[in-house]
Amino acid sequence: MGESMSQRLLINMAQMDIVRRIPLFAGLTEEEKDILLQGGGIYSYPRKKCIFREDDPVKYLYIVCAGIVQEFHETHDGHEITVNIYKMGDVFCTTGLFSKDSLHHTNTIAVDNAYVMELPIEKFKENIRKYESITAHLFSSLVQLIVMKQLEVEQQATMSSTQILAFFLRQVCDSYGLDPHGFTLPYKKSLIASRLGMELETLSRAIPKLKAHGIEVKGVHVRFTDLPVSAENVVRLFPASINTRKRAYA
Amino acid sequence: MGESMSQRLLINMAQMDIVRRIPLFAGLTEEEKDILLQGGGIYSYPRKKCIFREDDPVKYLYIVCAGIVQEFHETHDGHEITVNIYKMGDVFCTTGLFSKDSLHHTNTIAVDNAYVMELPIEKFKENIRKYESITAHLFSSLVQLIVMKQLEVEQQATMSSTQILAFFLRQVCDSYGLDPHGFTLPYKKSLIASRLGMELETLSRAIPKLKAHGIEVKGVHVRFTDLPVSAENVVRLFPASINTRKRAYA
DNA sequence: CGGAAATTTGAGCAATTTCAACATGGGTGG
DNA sequence: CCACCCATGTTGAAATTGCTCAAATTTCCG
Repeated sequence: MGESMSQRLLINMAQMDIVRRIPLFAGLTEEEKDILLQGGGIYSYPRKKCIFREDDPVKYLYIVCAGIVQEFHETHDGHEITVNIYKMGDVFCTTGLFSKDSLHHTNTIAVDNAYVMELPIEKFKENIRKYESITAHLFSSLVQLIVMKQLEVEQQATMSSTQILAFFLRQVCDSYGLDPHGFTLPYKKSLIASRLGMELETLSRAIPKLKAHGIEVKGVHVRFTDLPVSAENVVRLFPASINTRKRAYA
Repeated sequence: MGESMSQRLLINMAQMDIVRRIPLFAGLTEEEKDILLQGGGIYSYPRKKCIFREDDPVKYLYIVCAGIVQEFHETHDGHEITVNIYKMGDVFCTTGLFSKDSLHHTNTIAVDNAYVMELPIEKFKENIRKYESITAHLFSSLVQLIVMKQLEVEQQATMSSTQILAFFLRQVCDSYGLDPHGFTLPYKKSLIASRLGMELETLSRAIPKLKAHGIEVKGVHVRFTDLPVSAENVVRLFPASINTRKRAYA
């Protein structure tokens, strides 16, 4: 429980830059950001290292500076289900900020070597009050989460595993800003399966069926074959906008 | 689109009382509540009457004063999936308060004859800034929603329809404050099925299997047969507390 | 190159959906 | 008061889909 000694406090300018550019801080001056970041540090988490565990007290708000972070649950029967996957620039544990019991409800680990900024939660909560725009950003990011989770519920209830996978791949391509004409999967397939609530075998069998949905997957390489021929191949599925839903059923 | 003339503005003291006692307003003085309720009115919605539709602009925040309200999606293939069911004292469209596009993403109708208070959203948003405790309550209610939705995702992925139904019934009994030794279902079974993302037939077939989970259902009558013999039969599953999750897998 | 981890493939099984027929039941008009 | 009707729920049987377990491959790394 708690942090081990193996973490190192890092101060890396590039990583600080990323933190300062997250949507949560949009509209703030650099000075205001300084205040919000007071007491925060960037830590290195090696592959598989635990960041926090279920039932640990919530101490920090986290911002991914580099690498991939997995948030998951372990169910009674040893099944592991991935709640969320975070990448550079993502903020996590925003719900922890306002949870009644101030305990974590999930486990979180680094998938690969990751750098994570940790902001002490109490100080951050104090500061929030001073900056109204942060409150607004927090509200809308929570609403985004709700909309996405609802979409997930509906997809599980109404779509086949192949359709769910197809949607996920388009979303990944978009949110990472990858080239839809060909890119490499940023996650292991087993992680994707866990994220989508299906078995690895099911995912594996879904892959060949993706061709019918305009997606070709070979190993870790993905290519969308149904892209508009127009000059703009910017097929942006912006996170959880109303268009996300529309496109999910397109 | 918009409200038809058939709605009547009502002012009913008992209903006003309910509104004033919702958790969202906890900790406010009566005068402060007066200010927040300015411009709001209680409207009557007959059975099946639409309250708002997907893609309508968000104009109000809603509080159920009486009756039952269903929030749902219609998928491409004509499938209807219920996002949420609201009862007296529930607030809905809180996500609409902060959605980027300020459009509704769902449809909402009265299940039975319902009375709903509507608070103009702009005025409410202005007022929010003045009352810090409202902000805090709003945050925690959004977090609750996220936790519940995540639980839903996990249940769909890991539990059988019988288990899901069993959990739902205990939750209903609890949140309505009904007698676990015997109560009447507050919803039609088809609504429950839609809420749980299963077919009516599946629900129907799950009912006999509930006996193995300590629940007896005959028609619309429900009885829990595994209640603790202690004097306290208050089996409270408080909404979305950490215990809700624990109990879901008990 | 060897071994462990990750993925794919196969076969059988279990759960849910689908389609269709049948029961129930409450309310209405005669 | 009763017959009838429409909405609701139940039941049956076949078809799908995803899961489980097991074995065969492939990939990744040291």
